[in-house]
Amino acid sequence: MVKSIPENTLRRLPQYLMVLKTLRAEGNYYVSSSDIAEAMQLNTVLVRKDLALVSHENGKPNQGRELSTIIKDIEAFLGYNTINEAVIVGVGMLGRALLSYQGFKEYGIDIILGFDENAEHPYTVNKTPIYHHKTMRNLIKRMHIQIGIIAVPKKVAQQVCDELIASGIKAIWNFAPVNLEVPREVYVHNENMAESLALIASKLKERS
Amino acid sequence: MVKSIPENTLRRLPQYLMVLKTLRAEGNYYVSSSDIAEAMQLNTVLVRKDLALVSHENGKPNQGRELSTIIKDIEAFLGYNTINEAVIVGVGMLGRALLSYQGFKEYGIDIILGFDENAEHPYTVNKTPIYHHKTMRNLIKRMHIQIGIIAVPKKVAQQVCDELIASGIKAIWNFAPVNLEVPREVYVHNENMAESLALIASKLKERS
DNA sequence: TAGATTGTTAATCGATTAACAATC
DNA sequence: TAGATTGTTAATCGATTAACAATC
Repeated sequence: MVKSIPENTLRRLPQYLMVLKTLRAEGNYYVSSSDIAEAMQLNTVLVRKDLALVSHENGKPNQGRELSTIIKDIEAFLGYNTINEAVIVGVGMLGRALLSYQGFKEYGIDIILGFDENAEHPYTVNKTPIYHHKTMRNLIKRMHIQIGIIAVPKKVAQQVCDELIASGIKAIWNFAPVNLEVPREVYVHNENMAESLALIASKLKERS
Repeated sequence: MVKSIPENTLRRLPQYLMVLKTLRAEGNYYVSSSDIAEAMQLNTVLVRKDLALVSHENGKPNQGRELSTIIKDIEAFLGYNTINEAVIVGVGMLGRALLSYQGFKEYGIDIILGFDENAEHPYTVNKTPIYHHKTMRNLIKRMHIQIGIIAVPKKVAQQVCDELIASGIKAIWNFAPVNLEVPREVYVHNENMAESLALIASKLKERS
């Protein structure tokens, strides 16, 4: 009974979560689909359908949904309860920023190791140990880590990607501005700054 | 004749650009829609339609498109030639990472100022001057800057957002995990790590 | 000429929205 | 009870894909 969920819904879920948590922090116990729809500028039916997909309890007519229940349901659905272990490759400015970000665990991901080609001697960034590149394949394999974060310059991104896959990595979060070539079974999520900038610039032009 | 372009196409454009530039670097002069489609795992017709939306020259049967022409067309469309000025608010780890990233200008954005509440005395990060928060409104107004980047902790994000809008900012690139409330005419683009993680975790689960 | 590739028209698919009966 | 809100079925809308004639 693993319902396959539309990608757009998946994108909205974390946003629902943010809105719902804000409402809860403001002292509310129940929420209606129109409350959420208004905060997020969405259609109420869309909200109801999305929530129906992830929760097993129905909302109550004339009352809405219990905030804490729906929050728990979304978190469970997104896997925020089962922590996935990840490694990061590349500990430059961006890598450090990601390592310093305290909030990832909250989202079900824990960066337990970092690798960098300049790490002649192991060191730590924000308590995460950083090892030399050359130990990467071995360590990832032994620890059965599934998620790899690529935060290296674009020239070496494909190469790092290949190594990660050879080490058994199943999902890649790519911050390098390149189109990585991977086998079908590996999932790549591009954190593409260029894509964001494209959207921003175009909306700005559109509205002026 | 400002064609309104589907958002999905807009998202794909920077990726086309990456693929096309790689091909050019490999010494190619022409590209066919099937080459691109294969590299990006898309349908060839989709590629042709996307490219048709942004280029004014037609492709040539039995030959494809001239690489340099289509690259130029996409770049022009995405506004990479007209540089937009931006400010960044919050110069912590993330803010520094963004300021250190050399590549933004290439994408038509130039972060010309930063603001931080700890900047008692102005300083620079990677040659960008950082001023104290309190001078923000004044400076942004005088310089007619349109894009604001929010890289502050989530508790103060909404407040910073309000100030940016009061200063005349028209587009916001938000890295804080909150749903910002803004007037309709302001465009917000959320760089939502939680959203990315949601997609990654779910794909990982789906495939196991 | 034959073949590869194009752009376009029509068909399909999926996501969003509208309409509405059910119910706390 | 009346009203607000729900979930569901049908309609709409838009994006993707299939089919195909045109052409270098």
